[in-house]
Amino acid sequence: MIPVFIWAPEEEGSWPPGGASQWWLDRSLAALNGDLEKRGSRLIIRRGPAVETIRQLAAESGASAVFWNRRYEPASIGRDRQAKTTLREQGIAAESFHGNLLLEPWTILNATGEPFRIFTAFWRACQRKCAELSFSRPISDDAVHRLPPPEHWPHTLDIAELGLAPVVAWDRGLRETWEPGEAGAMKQVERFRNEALQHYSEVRDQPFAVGTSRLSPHLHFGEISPQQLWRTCGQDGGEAYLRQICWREFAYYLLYHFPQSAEEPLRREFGTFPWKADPKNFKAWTQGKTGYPLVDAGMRELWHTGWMHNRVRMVAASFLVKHLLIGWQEGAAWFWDTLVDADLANNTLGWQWVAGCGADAAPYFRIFNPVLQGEKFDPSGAYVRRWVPELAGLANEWIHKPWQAPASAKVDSTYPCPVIAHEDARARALNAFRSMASIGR
DNA sequence: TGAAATGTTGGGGCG
DNA sequence: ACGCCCCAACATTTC
Repeated sequence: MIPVFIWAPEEEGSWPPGGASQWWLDRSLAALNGDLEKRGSRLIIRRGPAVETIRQLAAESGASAVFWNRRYEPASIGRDRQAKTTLREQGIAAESFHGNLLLEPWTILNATGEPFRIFTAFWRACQRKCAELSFSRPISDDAVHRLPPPEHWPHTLDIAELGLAPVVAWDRGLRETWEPGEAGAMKQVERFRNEALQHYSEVRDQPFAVGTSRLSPHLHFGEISPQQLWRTCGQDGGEAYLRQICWREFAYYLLYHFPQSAEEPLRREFGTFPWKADPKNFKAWTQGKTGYPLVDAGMRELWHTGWMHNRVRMVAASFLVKHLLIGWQEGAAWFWDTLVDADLANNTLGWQWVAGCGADAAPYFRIFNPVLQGEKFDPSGAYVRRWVPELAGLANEWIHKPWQAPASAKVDSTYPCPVIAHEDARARALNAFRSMASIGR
């Protein structure tokens, strides 16, 4: 048996893995190779093109079969199909498997045979179907104590030759925050199940608490499967978490059924929306210098750790789209490059949801108030103080609206004033979005 | 998986 | 005792 990884970023359409993803992949491959070596095996690494490379490798090693887990991104589907055809033409068995999702997207449709567009309806269908299926346990560690090596190991690249690791050392925060690989995923699951799952529905929205699973990058890279989580996280209060897992399913489901949605708004009338070109404010947003503490804390957490708490993602994304009127695709591209959990399906759903142009999306008039969101979900200001040190000395009363603080308050003068007043931005957004509401629906 | 504006209710102060 | 006003608290509606 020869475990293989082929690096072919140019085959990912418009979405080759970004900087943070490449950082994770570098570490994850190293971890996987280490795990395999403990079992008398190792990972063989090649550079794409993927189909030709796997055909070549199968031929030179005399393989009789090639197996892999299916992927669902538009660019991956065609490649999977082509790989099967090519290998089978050579007399090599080729099979792909269902490992990255709970349910295959083509197996769930509504009563009229159409894809669901409303999450709650989709969620109910998932619950029904998953209850019927009852996922089996993964093969135990003991059972794969040793993997049979081939007679001759084929040539392999060194992981470093893929050039995934940062050239300049910008990754300190990522290294301090994450442990890529299956062992890291299992630790995170244990931590989540022991410390957070029970109070998940109350704590998951508090960005300073470690109340969420923090499994998104592990899920994205296949270091843990949603089926494992479904089996082990459903009990006492875990249903709220399974619901979040199904948001991930819904994202893949929508991208499968609407493959254009990574690039284009699902609701056509948004195609002509007059988004602003505003490089100055876009830069302020990326750097966490909008003057709104919760937004800035989130954007800085993202830059430092490659991750942002989900509640803050919604607020920060909403700020870009609704306060600044900058197109969701620009935000999606920034997240794509900076998130270690950058995932085409999830990123697309999240941004289309925020912009109001996706399936079951936020209505145009739902505009987060970054001050109120801060006061509601970070009442102690601990999250803001952690990521915006300029405000660390500020009292709770002003921590989410430092521009209103009295002159005597301790605000570092380098912290910017709001790039736009909330009331003005809200009025402007309502005007701009209102016309969208009447069309379509 | 909002927020703001507007409407309603009911207790208490007061003439 | 009664009506009136005020306004917080809650509910509804509108964006």
